[in-house]
Amino acid sequence: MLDPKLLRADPRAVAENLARRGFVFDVAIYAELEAERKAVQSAAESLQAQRNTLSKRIGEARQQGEDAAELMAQVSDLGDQLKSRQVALGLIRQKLDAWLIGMPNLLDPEVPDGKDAKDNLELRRWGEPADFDFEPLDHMQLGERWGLIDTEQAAAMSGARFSVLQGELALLHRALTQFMLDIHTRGHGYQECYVPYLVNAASLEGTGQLPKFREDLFALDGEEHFLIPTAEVPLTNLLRDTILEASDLPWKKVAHTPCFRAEAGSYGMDTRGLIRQHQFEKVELVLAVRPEESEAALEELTLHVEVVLKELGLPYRVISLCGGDIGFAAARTYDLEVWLPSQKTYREISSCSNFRDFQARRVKARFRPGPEEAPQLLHTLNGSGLAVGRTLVAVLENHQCEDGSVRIPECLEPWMGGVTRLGAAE
RNA sequence: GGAGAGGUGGCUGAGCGGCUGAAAGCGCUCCCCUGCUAAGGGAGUAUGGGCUAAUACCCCAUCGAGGGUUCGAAUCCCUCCCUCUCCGCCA
Repeated sequence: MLDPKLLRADPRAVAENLARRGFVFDVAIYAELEAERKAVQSAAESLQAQRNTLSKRIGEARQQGEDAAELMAQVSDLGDQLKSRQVALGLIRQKLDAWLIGMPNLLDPEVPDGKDAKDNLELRRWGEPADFDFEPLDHMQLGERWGLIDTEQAAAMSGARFSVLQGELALLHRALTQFMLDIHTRGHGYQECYVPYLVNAASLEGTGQLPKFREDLFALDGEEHFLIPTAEVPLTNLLRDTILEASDLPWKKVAHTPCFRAEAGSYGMDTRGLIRQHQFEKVELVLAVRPEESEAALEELTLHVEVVLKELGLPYRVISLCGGDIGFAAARTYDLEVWLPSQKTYREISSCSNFRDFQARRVKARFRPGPEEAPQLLHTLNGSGLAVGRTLVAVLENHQCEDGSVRIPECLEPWMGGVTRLGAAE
């Protein structure tokens, strides 16, 4: 949520900023609503103040055995007026809240201009895509050849966009998550968390998935619960209604969870393979920092994620999302894209964002800068470190050999039970 | 799922229609005293909103959440949520 005070103080600047995302903010209508709110609110509050003092006087009069009938009549009259003002205020508040909750975050000045993915800005590349002297297979061809990946059985029990992994492929999948968790906990200082996979609507509002993106979610129980689309939701909600001490910062959490996405509106896209599934595993990093540190924290977070790709020997690039492509709640986002030989292109494998105080305001996540000082909103950030399914795809495709086997990166050795090569047996 | 008890400030815990934004204790901050330690004395210590140059006043709201009764609700009534105890069920 944006700062309502900023919206009042400088609505034009807000409108200009949001226009870079292609979002239209009607300043005039907002100003009108806001003026109405102000008038009705101060009227209601001064009536309340009057009522409070008169009621207090009734109590005092009673105690001294005086007759309070006249005072009571007065207050009763006030009460009716007050009621109508409060109803009016409630309605205006509702309208303003609905408006506010539907407004995306302000963009950082560094966010590149542009209207879609074509306008994203490449920041850097790492690694050299392998120069195969044979025609590289895609991950499905590799997996199916070994009989270790099966989308037909998954389709039979669940439908499209699900998959079954077996044997050494399932092992590799598990090894990847363990490897990622260990890097971030032992290497980067994140605390591991186990969290609920079912959350309520308020939690999803806190991170920005609701109310606007309901169609991307799987709902249960008549929409009382939703399957999490990312661990960002439960992790960020750990901060709900809390005031951290300065000594608790930076606050760094990591969780490995399944993620569930309806993928509405993506029909026809990536229908083959594991790239776009309704259910996938992800290791997610979430951090909360002091406002003045969030910019640096985004750089650091991105580096933490890059370590995983480097260790796995996967060529990637980092891009800065443009105004038209960046997510609703983010002020700035770096996507990490991994090289996929079968597609001869880079594909998203992680997204690292600075939300500034946008989510913090929604979940009321604050910290106390110093003793005796007033609480202040935190800045939240998160990044995938990484999407496990897509990492599996990237490992298979980038480390394949001419005989159709796949070399397992050395860093996974502790979890692979001696398996150093997939599909080498035949 | 059944029966009962309960949800009050950072914590413990009083209050059960007006004098209570909330006793008392603990904790924390500052000051005083004490040669050190221990003890002691005093002051302060919620959050959000409005107004504002102001993190100064003042005003409004908040005692799990939402409704209701009343001139007035932490206190009475209704609904919901959560916690605890016992029973049942269960990985």
